[in-house]
Amino acid sequence: MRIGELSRRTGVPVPTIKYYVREGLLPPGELSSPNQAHYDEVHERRLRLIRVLLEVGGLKVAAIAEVLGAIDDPGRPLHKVLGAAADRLGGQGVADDDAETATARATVEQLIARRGWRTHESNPAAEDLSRALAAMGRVGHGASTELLDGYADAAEIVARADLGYVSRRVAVEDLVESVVVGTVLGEVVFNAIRRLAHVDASARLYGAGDEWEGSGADGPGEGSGG
Amino acid sequence: MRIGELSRRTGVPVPTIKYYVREGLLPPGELSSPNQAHYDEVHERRLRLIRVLLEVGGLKVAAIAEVLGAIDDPGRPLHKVLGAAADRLGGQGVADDDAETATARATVEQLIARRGWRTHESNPAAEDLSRALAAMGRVGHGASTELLDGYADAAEIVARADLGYVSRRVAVEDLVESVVVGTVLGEVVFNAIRRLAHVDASARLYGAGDEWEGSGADGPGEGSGG
DNA sequence: TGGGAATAGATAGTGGCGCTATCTGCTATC
DNA sequence: GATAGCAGATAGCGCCACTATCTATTCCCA
Repeated sequence: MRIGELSRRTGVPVPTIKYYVREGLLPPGELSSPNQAHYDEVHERRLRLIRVLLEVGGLKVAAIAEVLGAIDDPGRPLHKVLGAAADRLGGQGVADDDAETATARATVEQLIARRGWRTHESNPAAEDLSRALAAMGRVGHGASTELLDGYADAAEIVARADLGYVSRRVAVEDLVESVVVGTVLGEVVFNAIRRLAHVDASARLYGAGDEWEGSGADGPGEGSGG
Repeated sequence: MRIGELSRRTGVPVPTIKYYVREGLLPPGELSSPNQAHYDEVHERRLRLIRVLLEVGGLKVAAIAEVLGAIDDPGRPLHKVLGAAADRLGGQGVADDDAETATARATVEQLIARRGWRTHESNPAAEDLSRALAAMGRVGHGASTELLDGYADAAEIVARADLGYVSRRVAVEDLVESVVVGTVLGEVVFNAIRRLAHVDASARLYGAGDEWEGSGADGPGEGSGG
């Protein structure tokens, strides 16, 4: 197909497709003449993946380029692929080395030891976790051990579910892509489910049909406080 | 204190503080003369909260303004506060009404019914979830019922942990802020823990010390590269 | 009491990012 | 042969989170 049809099928404007090619997200079409190129279903599939990673996953274009490059390179270790995808907290803020950060790092180390998790501290997720915990401490809402252990219990369940999901797709050619989608979109999916569960849990605990009603809430009827 | 000291204490540049005041994130200082204002610990605390929400939570300035406005207005229902915080997926993409979206919506409805969750479909999290599931389907990696149920199990654990965390802070004046911090930063914290658990789970399953090795992985020793 | 430093408030500019518009010369198709 | 579409290149746009600069005023220490 030509670029116009690719655009029509995916809903992505032609200039945007060209932009993605320029940025290395999408391989160029196969040239049949100096100004004619053909695209196939691989391009279409890749383009859909790009859009989903961008719009739903919230990845930046540069991160997507890295991730896709890694998907196409079977020799690359997977943690590098996911490292590129871990963009939300990843490379933006340099960790300030204050007391909170040191405490948080120790907390993370203890958590990993307590769970018996097999991971080295080189894992960037550990650093991200330290940063987030330090931030919570800095605003006076430090996480308790109970909270962390609750999260860890839940995370183990999620990890098992994810592994089961991936192992069920035995098509090896899809494996890496499946892991990426599962990790990036799975995060979004889980976060939404978590918000759903919040509503239910607070409804059960506090009886009200609404959410955790804050101090002085005047009920579900939109009172004076608009 | 004056703005310079506020800046020094928090590490936020003076022009940025002024910008936050302009944007309604931070209340202006108390004027003692036409060009002198005093700031106190409330400002300092608020400023730290803004930065954490921005840098770690990934919220946009406009979303933070809404959230903080709601924190300061005790009459506002809490789900509105959290709605403003649900910015990652929230108001950006209008749901395209294709077949995938319809399927996803039905899946979400079934999930909520299956769990017996007390939530109405007006909950924006449900719509976010539908969108994410539709996206996964669109790229050929649809989520299975098992995966969703696994996520739901985990989400219930997280919700219980969060509720316990909040209920332990009985200081009512902090309650809403605590919920916001717990929801926004808790998400970041959980996602990091999830990534940690992934590494452990795959190490356990596949034996290799590394992560899920992708297609054609030839062992932990970085072989010929595919 | 003088003077450099800091301040409030206003306006304009910056850099990054994800596109989007336009242009040139060419090609497919009817 | 006319019209539409195309590749590749360059420039511009809109949003966002700041950042720089300016004026008039006030602080504060010598």
